[in-house]
Amino acid sequence: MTDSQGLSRAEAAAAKRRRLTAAAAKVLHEKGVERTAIADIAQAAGVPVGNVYYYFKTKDELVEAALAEQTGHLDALTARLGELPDPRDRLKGLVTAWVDQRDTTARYGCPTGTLAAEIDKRPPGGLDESAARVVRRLLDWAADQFRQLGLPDPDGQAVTLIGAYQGMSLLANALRDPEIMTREGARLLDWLDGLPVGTPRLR
Amino acid sequence: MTDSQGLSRAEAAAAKRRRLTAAAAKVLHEKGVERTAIADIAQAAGVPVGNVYYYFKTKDELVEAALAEQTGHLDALTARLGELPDPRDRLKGLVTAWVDQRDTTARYGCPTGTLAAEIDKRPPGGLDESAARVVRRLLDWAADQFRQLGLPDPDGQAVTLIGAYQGMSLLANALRDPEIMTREGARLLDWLDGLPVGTPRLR
Amino acid sequence: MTDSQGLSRAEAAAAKRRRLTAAAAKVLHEKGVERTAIADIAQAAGVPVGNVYYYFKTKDELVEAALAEQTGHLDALTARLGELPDPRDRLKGLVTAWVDQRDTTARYGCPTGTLAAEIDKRPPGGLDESAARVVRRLLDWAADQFRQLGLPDPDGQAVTLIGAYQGMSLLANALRDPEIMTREGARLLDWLDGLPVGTPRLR
Amino acid sequence: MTDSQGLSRAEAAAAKRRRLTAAAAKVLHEKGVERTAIADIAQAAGVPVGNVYYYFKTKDELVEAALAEQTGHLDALTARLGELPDPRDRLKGLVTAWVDQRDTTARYGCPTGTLAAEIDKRPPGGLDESAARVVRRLLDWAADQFRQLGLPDPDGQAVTLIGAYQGMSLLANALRDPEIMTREGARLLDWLDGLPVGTPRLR
DNA sequence: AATGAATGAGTTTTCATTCAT
DNA sequence: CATGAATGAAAACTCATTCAT
Repeated sequence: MTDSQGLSRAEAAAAKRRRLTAAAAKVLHEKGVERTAIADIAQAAGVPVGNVYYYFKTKDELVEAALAEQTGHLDALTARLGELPDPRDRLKGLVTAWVDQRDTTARYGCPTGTLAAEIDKRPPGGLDESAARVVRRLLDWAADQFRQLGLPDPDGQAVTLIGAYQGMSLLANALRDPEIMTREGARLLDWLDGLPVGTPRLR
Repeated sequence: MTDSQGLSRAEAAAAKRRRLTAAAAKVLHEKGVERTAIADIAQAAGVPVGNVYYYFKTKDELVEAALAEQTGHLDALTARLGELPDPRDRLKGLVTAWVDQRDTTARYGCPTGTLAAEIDKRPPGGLDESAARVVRRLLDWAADQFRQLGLPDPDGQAVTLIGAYQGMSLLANALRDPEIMTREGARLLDWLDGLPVGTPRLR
Repeated sequence: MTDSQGLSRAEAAAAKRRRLTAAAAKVLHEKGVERTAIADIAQAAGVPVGNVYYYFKTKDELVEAALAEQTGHLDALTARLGELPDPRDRLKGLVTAWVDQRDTTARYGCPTGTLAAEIDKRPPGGLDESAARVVRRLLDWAADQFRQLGLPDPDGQAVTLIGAYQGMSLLANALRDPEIMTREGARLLDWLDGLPVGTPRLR
Repeated sequence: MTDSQGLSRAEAAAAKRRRLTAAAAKVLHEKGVERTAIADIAQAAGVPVGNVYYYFKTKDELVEAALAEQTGHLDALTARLGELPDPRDRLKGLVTAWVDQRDTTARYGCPTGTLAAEIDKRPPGGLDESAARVVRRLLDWAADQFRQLGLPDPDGQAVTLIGAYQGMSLLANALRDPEIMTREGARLLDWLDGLPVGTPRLR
């Protein structure tokens, strides 16, 4: 059974879910969780309001979907970076990706960071852990690279790196100044370049 | 003319305003701007809701008051630190103060950072600039210290330092782990210690 | 797909909207814009308050709907009068319709006039023009009849006629005396009868 | 006992009351009864809010005071007109006074008419009668002049004249067009001029 | 599965009036 | 008498969620 677009019902449903997820990620980033009405997401996805609840039982589930979307973006990025042979280059590629997003970040903040901060204020219920998970995913990947570089305390280094990103994003956003991303990005690249090579580990 | 507490009418009013401001700062930090109802602040201050509007015409003004309260705290801190003769020690004192707040920060985030992030999502209107101003105040103070140390690019150093604080606060909050504050704080102290002495400037 | 009343979903919604519009027109006329709460209109229409906002986004939109309702009534009346061959008779029919409403008018004033007067005090925003439009519609129709009678200055005559109506309505209302409508109505009929016949124009 | 301005206490109080009355008349005319807060009137009069209630027990009393102020203006005007020997000239002087006010009227409507219309929507309680009284005062004066001209049905003529004024004011206000006042005023003057001289009565 | 409509609790804000000094 | 402050009852509007087809 296919519709006019040649999609089966299940496929159409999946496509709608994806559209809603993408819309949620975008709108929640731009307007914030509390200021976003379900109707906003529905409209951005071109889905009637009532229908949203077929795919997501609560607003929280939409937030969770947005977090999942971010995880997806992150995975895609790290997969691409994974093709680079040198872990240092992979880390530098991450930083470069951040700087490339400077305008969006200066306008709306880091998608993950702002979401995590807002989720923290919501009544508890799974979302906290979901936000933590995305953050941890990023930390873990970075720690992995530092580890492969053979550096001591890779987890600490990861916290430093990701923390620097979150901090510069927040400042860039608060001051509405993308150049903060550029300058701090350059500093991070320098720092990564200057790191000694320990006993590199195989991946 | 004084009441039983020995306060004049005007003094009592000023005290109430201060109570409301303090309550606003506290509750807005803990629950976030959007999840805080005026009634929450009123209750925390022991003031009937309607009366709040005698002191603050809008919710935004309460947010602004909370920002002013933070500026006050910051000024008190920097004043205290200002008594230290060495700018490096002053910066280290700042970091130590951050670490001392680790539990609150891990639970609710940096008061200024979370507020700034939320304000960014609100409809524009003065608040953006107010948030930016508090951030800038902190940046400027830090830059001043770096400058007095005779270091190059004091503004950039300040962004790095304050950014690190914002980032570690966000991570500590997202992961609900105060130890992140401890570890990153230690790293910052090391970093400050390792900074070369340029041509120190007189204050 | 029809419900027990034989109405489709869309028809039921349209019916509800009409019910709300009619209720708005009635209640706003009787209680005035400022003294009418949305809840009053909701109750008069038998609709829960929250639901009103599904049909009308703001109170102003309800006022606008009431104005549209008046335009509708006016159009229906002029359509009926339009079947009379003589423009003079059409104008006299209008006056007679006013007099027929004397009791309501003495109690609540002219629906359009009182609404227009109240709208004038509201913060600007489209409503002023809407009110002016209804007034102009009436003026234009009257001017058209005078023009067809071949009289000079048909616009001026229209202002005189409609002005007389507004004035007598206001006095009847202020003095709570419907007989004012009767007497002034009779005078207007005399005046219309006494108007010379100019060079009648074809419609 | 006099203050620095050389006013006795009673005089000062009376002056304040007058200031409040004048402020009430002005502000209520411009903003309408419902949209005027006591605080607005207090501010316009330069009187602290709490103090208003010493002079006027309720908002309604302020409205009443505004009506009394209008009566005062009317009396002053008719007194001035009373010096003219010919009743016809006195009526024409009244019309001229209306036209002179055309800009204010086009902006805010006839002070008495708009107030009367709003009062009609308020919960009953004396105000209705007060408004009616002002209207009647004007009607009676006009009727008197027509009577002195020896014309039949002076009361009806008065209703026609005052009604015309109320109507043209409402139209001028709704359409925001002062020229309506000018044109209708001219017509009324013509009408008065054309009235036959009956058997003039002595005043 | 899809969808327009319904619901009801919650939030900010305004204001007439009162009160304590 | 004067006055800043207090109070509590509205009122408009929003929205997550549910429901009836």
